[in-house]
Amino acid sequence: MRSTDNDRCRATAGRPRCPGKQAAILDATLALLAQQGFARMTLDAVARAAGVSKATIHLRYRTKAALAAAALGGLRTCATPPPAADLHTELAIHLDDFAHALHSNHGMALIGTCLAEEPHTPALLRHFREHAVLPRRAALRATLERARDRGALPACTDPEPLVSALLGAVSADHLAGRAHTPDSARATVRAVLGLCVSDDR
Amino acid sequence: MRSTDNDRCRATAGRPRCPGKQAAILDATLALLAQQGFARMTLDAVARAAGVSKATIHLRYRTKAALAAAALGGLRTCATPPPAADLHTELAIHLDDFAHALHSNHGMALIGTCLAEEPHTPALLRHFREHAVLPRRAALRATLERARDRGALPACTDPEPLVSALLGAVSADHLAGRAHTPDSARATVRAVLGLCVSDDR
Amino acid sequence: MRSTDNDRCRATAGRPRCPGKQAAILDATLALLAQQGFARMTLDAVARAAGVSKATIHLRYRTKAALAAAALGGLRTCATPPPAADLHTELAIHLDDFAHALHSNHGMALIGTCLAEEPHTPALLRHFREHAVLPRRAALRATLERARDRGALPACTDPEPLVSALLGAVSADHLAGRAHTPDSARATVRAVLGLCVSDDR
Amino acid sequence: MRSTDNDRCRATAGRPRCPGKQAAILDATLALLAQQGFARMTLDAVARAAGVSKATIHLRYRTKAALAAAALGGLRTCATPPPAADLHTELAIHLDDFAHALHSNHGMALIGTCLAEEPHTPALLRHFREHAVLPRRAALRATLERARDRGALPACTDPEPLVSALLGAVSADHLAGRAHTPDSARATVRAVLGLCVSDDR
DNA sequence: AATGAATGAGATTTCATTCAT
DNA sequence: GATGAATGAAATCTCATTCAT
Repeated sequence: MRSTDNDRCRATAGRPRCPGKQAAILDATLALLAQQGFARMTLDAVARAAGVSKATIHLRYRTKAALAAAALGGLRTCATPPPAADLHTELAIHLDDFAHALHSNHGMALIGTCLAEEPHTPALLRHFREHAVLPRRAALRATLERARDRGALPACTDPEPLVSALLGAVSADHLAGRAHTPDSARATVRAVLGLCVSDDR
Repeated sequence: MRSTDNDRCRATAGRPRCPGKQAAILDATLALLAQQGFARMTLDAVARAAGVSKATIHLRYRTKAALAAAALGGLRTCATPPPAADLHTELAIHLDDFAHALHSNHGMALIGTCLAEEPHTPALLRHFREHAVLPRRAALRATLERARDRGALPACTDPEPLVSALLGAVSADHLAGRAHTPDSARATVRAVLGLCVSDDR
Repeated sequence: MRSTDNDRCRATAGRPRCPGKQAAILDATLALLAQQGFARMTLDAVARAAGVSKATIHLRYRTKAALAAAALGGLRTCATPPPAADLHTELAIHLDDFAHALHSNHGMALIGTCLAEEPHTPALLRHFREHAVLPRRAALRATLERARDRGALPACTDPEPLVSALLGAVSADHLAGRAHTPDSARATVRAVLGLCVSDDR
Repeated sequence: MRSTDNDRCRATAGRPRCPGKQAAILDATLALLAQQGFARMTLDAVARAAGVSKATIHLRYRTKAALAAAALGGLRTCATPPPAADLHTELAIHLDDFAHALHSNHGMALIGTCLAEEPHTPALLRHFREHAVLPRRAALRATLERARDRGALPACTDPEPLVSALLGAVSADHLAGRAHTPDSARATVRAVLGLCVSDDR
């Protein structure tokens, strides 16, 4: 009898819950969380967007924080293993996909909310990390490891710092106000992999 | 060397501003902005921390957003040109300094707030970018350009993507929950500069 | 004579409204509006007088202006058709009733608030006009028209200016600091109807 | 050693006050009082409009109420004895002038403010009555008395109720939303004087 | 005298949460 | 389970007034 999140209410007996409402609530929450941030998002707005009453939300999630955490837990970062190609292209596709996620639907603001709320509600960053950050890193790491195993990268390559550098460069560009383009993605890959790494294979 | 008009003439009419209050207000604002985020920061708390009344704050900054923007505008990212050393060490010192800024005083949460508020109050990110992000990037870029000019980096090196990769890696590590250490800084530098770049000079 | 659908079906879902609160809110608003004027009336005072929380008021009326307008809309000027008598007496009763409304419960101050707020919140005067001014005028006009039709007033009499003169005289007296008495009401009627109009019928 | 208003500060010794400022303050006060009402008028706005500082206002008038009362005390209702003509025309000119005063510069709202504030600040209505209401009534009464003395009105005519009816009709029309026109002024006079009073002389 | 600075005391409005059907 | 009603606890911003030159 364990609970994944102790503020998440469980329904066990009695009338079953209207099934579509759960998803509507979480979708609305995620959208508003990104658009307005955690603090500015109101339960009234979530209820309106989801087409339910506020009390219904509280029936499922005891607090606003629990609701937000659950919504982040519902994130599904498509692992999107990019179709094979040479390594540079493969990595650039990864970065383009990441940049797209950042710019569509206020993805960068969503990251910002999780970071901003960390001192107050660390569960947000925890869920975001587990469901969005780490899966994406894993996909990118797998690509790098495959490349290393087939000799396209030096055998001594440690993939984690490379993952951080590649993905971090995209968000650092956003923070600096530098627009992301397919060309900039390739430039990032080139800068990180270094000129000595041959572009083929 | 005397005043052209009248030395006894006060610079401005009326009661002079209580000195130090301006700084106290901005300092308190910045601290609370980082600790609690823009939305959760209250003017009451700022006033209490700064030792002034709320009305005094409003006298100088018409709105909460203006206050926050001014506080961010007061950020002074010390350019900290690290003392000379071999390039890897020089860059690692840069990254350590950046990591220190991120972890002390909730620097990462401060970035998060600016990102989270961007859809609603873009001035925050704008000021943060100008006064914190770009100065740090400039310092790091200067280091890279000096290295390129003395031959420690290939002549064709484009510094901007390298800056993004190096600084971005630090924040990406934080986002992924990877602790920063002096060793991890060196690993990041090694990964980004590549093995082909000699570690000396 | 049964319900078409289902008698057990509640009229509306959710918790039913606490009965009487609506009336308590509007009554308190009207009283405070008259006593203190729109600008000086506070929602706190209304809530206290009505025995509800401020938020409950805001639940029903989005803004203070909407609340005040609704309260004025609830005014019910009893048409008070005075019992038959000779015309002079009938009109004097009208004026006495109007004077009573002006002096009891700060009626004159209520008019003043509506006039004072007109540049800023014209809805107040609009509602007051529709629910208090025009009904009273209509009642008085009806009296005059009946008198004209039975020959107690010349056939060519235009009732509207007479209505304005009769009612206006009462408020003009108040503005001038002249106390209203039954005698002064008769004097007003006599002055307006003129000596040539016989006092009987 | 009497003071006309005990909140009005008197300057007796020391540096004389800048003379033009007094008038600027009172003019600005009167204009804002009419435009916004007493409660909504802010001393900041008065100070800005008058080109002085708030503290300067408080130097002369201890409270906001004293300032408003003083401004109303400065009202000068031009007695405007209308040029001779037949009585109906003479009175209609009076009414037109009054209506003009009501509609220009928010005169009706100014009356409203004085009435609305009467429970809280009776000095406003008192000053307004003395400096605006009574002078106008006196001018109109004089006209009526002259007419009575020359036989254009019955010898037994009591002028006060007529004054109230004539002036009151104009404000009652405003309250009812009836526009004032020169024609409506004549209709009012005709209604009040009655058909039996000949229109000539 | 005149003025800019400073402030205490609110006022309106918002919102997460609980209640009563 | 679902919902509308109700509310306590703020939060931002305003303003008349006083203070220190």
